[in-house]
Formats: sequence, structure tokens, C-alpha cells
Amino acid sequence: MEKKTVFSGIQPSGELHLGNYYGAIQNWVRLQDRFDCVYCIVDYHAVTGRTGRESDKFQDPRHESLATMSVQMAGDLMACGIDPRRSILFVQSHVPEHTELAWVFSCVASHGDLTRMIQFKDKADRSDYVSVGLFIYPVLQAADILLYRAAKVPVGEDQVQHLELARRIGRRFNTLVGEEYFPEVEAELTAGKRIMSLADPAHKMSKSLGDKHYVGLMEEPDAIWKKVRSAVTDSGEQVGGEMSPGVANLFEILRLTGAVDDVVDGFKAQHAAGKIRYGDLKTAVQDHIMRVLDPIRERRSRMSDDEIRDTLAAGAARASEIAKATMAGVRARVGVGPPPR
RNA sequence: AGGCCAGUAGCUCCAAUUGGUAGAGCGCCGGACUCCAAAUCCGGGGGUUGGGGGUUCGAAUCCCUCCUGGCCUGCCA
Repeated sequence: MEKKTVFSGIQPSGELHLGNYYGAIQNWVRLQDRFDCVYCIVDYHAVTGRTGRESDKFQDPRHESLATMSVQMAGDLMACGIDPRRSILFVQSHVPEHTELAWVFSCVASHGDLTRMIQFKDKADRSDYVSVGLFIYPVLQAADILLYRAAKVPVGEDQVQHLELARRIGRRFNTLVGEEYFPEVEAELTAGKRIMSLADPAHKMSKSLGDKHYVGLMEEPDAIWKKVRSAVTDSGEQVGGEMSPGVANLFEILRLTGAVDDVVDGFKAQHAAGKIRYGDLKTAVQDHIMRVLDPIRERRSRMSDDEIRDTLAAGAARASEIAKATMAGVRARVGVGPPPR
């Protein structure tokens, strides 16, 4: 029996961090065993964050180009265990059918639905310039997914609304053409606790919060140690009380990075007894983070940009095959394209 | 399409005595204190005043123009 297709995308937004790794990427790696996976570096999505301000000009030298960042991202993903021989790894803009299908979908999607997207409302409120692209973002996302007739899309909580829209768009397209052209997409909610910011454990780890809030996968050990050492804890005075969010986060990182039960239990017992030394806990956390990151950094350092570019070209070729077929079917059903003889 | 108002540090600003050295709070960076942090204290960096042009010895301030946002009116007759 044929394996189902999984699609997922990530913006080439620079360096991956621990939150990305345990929130998404590690899951991507595992899914490769059970599904045909299509992993896409969505550079056109990243363009929505690059308009408006003077500092966001496309050619501004203060920004790396998205092309450069896409290559970096691909390298990082492979270092994390995305295997381009098993999965299709490519860059969105290398397969133009994404934007082509997005146009068709923008004629299928409901304006009202789009105005209800909380992520749009959120970002629009915080921007001084709101492009149509930002508004249409979920439509392009729907195109990304359905272009490969994906059955499953691993998403975080914040993306379920967009995925629901993709389902609606697919269904409506099917209704319009009178056949089940696009399969029903299923969200695969990525479970598990999220890693929180080190400096502000009330928020999920994110680069946008600031430098000291996240641990980059490719960062130097001493840079990481500086961040781990300065992570928020508590005054440690309530014996046996609730664990503070910052401390709980450190325990979570310890667990995720594969600390053996003895180590975790030992610290837990000390914490319960009110005798824990957070300095020691942090040393252990650092130690385990580096155990995970060292081999990743090592693999990454052995890759050349040329090698990555070749891999992405091959990935784009494989993706194109599927995308072209889907798009040909769409054109035929919409009634555009070269006339049939 | 026209009219009116607005844009000052990463963020928030009725700071800038009305043409004379660009400020505050928060955040950020460094230090002290902490087992590590937080809080607190001490210190520090940071802005082509939305962009461009002009007037002037001198412009955040006056003029022109463009950009972005908001409000009002019109257009489609």
C-alpha cells in the first residue's frame, strides 16, 4: 500500500532554535519513517514580512537575501536529520506552481474567511503597512499543501486555523469542479510541551523576543552557556511548592535533550527538598543541550553550499513533477491553459 | 480624486520655552549582589527627528514634494 503524503513548510528566517527543533523539526525527522514527506522552505511566505518599511526593502544590504537564507535553512534541516534521499526537500519559489495555484485558490477562497484569520489580524495590527500578500498568506499555504495532495500536515496550535481554511478551499474547489480532485487534509497536531523562552518563560521560545530568549542550534557552546546561565529561575524559597515556569522549562529541556531518569529525578528530589542549586541544574542543562547540538553542528560543518544547492535542485525537480501534474489537472478543470484539440 | 490631521531611540511618548547642542520611561548591553536567575543599585550604547529637496549662519520646528497611517468628502453622471 502506498504511503500517505505529509507536507510541511518552514520559512527561511535564519537560524533554527531549540524550540523549532523540539516543536517541529524532530517530528519532521520521525515522520520520514512512516510517510512520503514533502518539506518545503517557503521563501515566498517570508516575503510577506519584507515589505513596507525602509529597512525592509528587498535589496537592503542589512538583510541576507532569502535565497542565501534558504540554502542555510536547507543545510540546517539536513543536519537535523531531514534526509533528502527519503523526503523531498526544496525551496518554494523553485516550483512556480505554488504561486500559480495560489492565484486560483484566491479566486476560490472566501474574503470573509480570510478576514477572520487571527494571525492576520494580529500581524496587521502590529504593522504599519499591510500588504495584500500578508492577507492572502493562508491561501498560498493552502496551495502549498494541496499541490502535493498531502493527507497530513503537522502543525502547531497556531496553524490549525490556516489548515482548516485549506480544507475549506479544497472542498470548495471540489464542489466547483464537481469532483473530489483534492483529498481531505488532516492536521497532525504536534503534541507535547513547548520550550519556553529562557529569559521570559511566559512566552514560547522565539527569535523575535530577542537574543537572550532562544538557543540557536548552530550557536557556539559558550554563547549558549551565557544564555542558559542567565535563564530565569526563582528564589527557591518555597520548599515543595509549585515549580516556577522558568525552572519547569529547564526541566523540560533536560528531559527533551535525553537526560537519563536518574539525573532528572535527582534534581527533582533536590527541588522538592528545597535544596536544589540552580547553577548545577543549569550546568546539566547546558551539558545535555550540547550533547544534542554537537553532532548536529558537526554534520552541518561538513556541508558545502554547493552541495546543498545541488540537493535543493534535485528536490525541486522531484517536487515539480508532482506540482506540474496537479496544476495541469487544475487548469483543465478551471478551463484555462492551451485549448484541448 | 480632493481636503484635514499625524509620523521623534527597539517600544510608548501633548520632552525639546514656539529657528539655536534632540529628551524621558520601558527594553537592550555591561558591572555589583545572587548557587544561577529575578528584584534592587551603579554604569553604558543607541536616533541621517518617515524619505528627498529648499529657505537660513543655523531646521524636529518654516516651504515644496514623495511615502505610510487615520478621518471626511467626492468620483463612477
